[in-house]
Amino acid sequence: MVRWEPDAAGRLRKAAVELFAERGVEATTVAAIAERAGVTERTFFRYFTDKREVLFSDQGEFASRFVIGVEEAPADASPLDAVTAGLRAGEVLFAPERREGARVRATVIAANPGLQERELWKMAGVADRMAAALRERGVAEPAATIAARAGIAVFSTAFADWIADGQARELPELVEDGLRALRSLTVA
Amino acid sequence: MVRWEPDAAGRLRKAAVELFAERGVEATTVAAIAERAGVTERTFFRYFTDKREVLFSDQGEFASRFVIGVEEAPADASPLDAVTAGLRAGEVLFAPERREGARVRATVIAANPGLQERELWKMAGVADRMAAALRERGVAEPAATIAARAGIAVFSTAFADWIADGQARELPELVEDGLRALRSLTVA
DNA sequence: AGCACTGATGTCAGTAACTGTCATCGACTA
DNA sequence: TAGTCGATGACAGTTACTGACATCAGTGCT
Repeated sequence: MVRWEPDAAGRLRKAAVELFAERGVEATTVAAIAERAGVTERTFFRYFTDKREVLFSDQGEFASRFVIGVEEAPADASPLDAVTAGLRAGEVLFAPERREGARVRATVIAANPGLQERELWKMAGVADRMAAALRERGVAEPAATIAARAGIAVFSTAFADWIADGQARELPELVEDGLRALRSLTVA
Repeated sequence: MVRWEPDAAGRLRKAAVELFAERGVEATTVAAIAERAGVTERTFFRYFTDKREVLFSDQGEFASRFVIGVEEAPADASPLDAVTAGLRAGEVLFAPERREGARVRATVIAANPGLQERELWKMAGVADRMAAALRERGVAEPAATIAARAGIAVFSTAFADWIADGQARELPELVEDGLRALRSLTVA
């Protein structure tokens, strides 16, 4: 006999996305999320530091891949090539079948400034870690930070395209487009 | 006989920075800020949408300069040159005598994740407007968005250097460094 | 002078996000 | 079988933020 249903965090995440999409973030109270997940409000805050975090706390995996991709790039790769390796390592998590879910989540975020802030903060954290990995490789500042941030800019832009209405192309291709655009910035 | 002291918003801003620096953001209630400014809490929220905004609501000027700088760049300037013009137009607001104040403000922000989020969100807004200005100039996507974001990355990095301990060089020089690093990303 | 009107502010009650503290009770362990 | 542990509930408290209405010095009009 189990005392509680397992995976309270997962149930809370699911309930939150559903309710945010149904009635909006502001109109959804933490108490309502908790109720749908079958726990109390207090338990929500044991799993997530705040209401917004429920949409982001499962993204550590993809952030780590970005960083590991940079770390494991060939030693003689240029900064931009190392960043590119990071993006390649991360984008594999976004297979075609995940696109629809990503779209729902992005729609929710697009409708709420607070969630946009959190997303930017998370991506900035990834960029910081990538910059640190570049420094480990011997890249000097400010090149390391700028390379990392430019890489994140490319990824974010590609990701937004990927989940845009009527977009048929897949993420790796769109990231390639972005990298091309970044490279051609300095030659045009 | 004036009914109220003038410039309530300014007094609130000043009180907020002081209190945030003295005891931290979390330990400072809006009621305390309002009291030091000689108004009620309700009045605080008439001027600022939320507690964090009090540190950012006077930044519209500098954001606009960035955008206008892009708009007014020579028609034949490359995307990156137009962005560079934007940065040049914006950085003039950060004269040497402003450095100390910027340092205090940055220290406060660095100590509080919520304020970092808001800062990132504001800068993202500037990047969006710069990207729109680039599109006006005929720059296609995703180049416009990536150029704008890379430019903001350069500026933010330079700004952080500018207010770092022991930094003697001035902002324009540091922005130049960043632009050089960005340009050499694609050639190395 | 008298008077309506405006706009910045105060007052007050209410909601909801978050926090600290202690109680509960199946499951595991000695 | 007793004791401990860990996830959860219960509950009170603080504070950010909002809506509705009251106040009243100044302004312009008659």
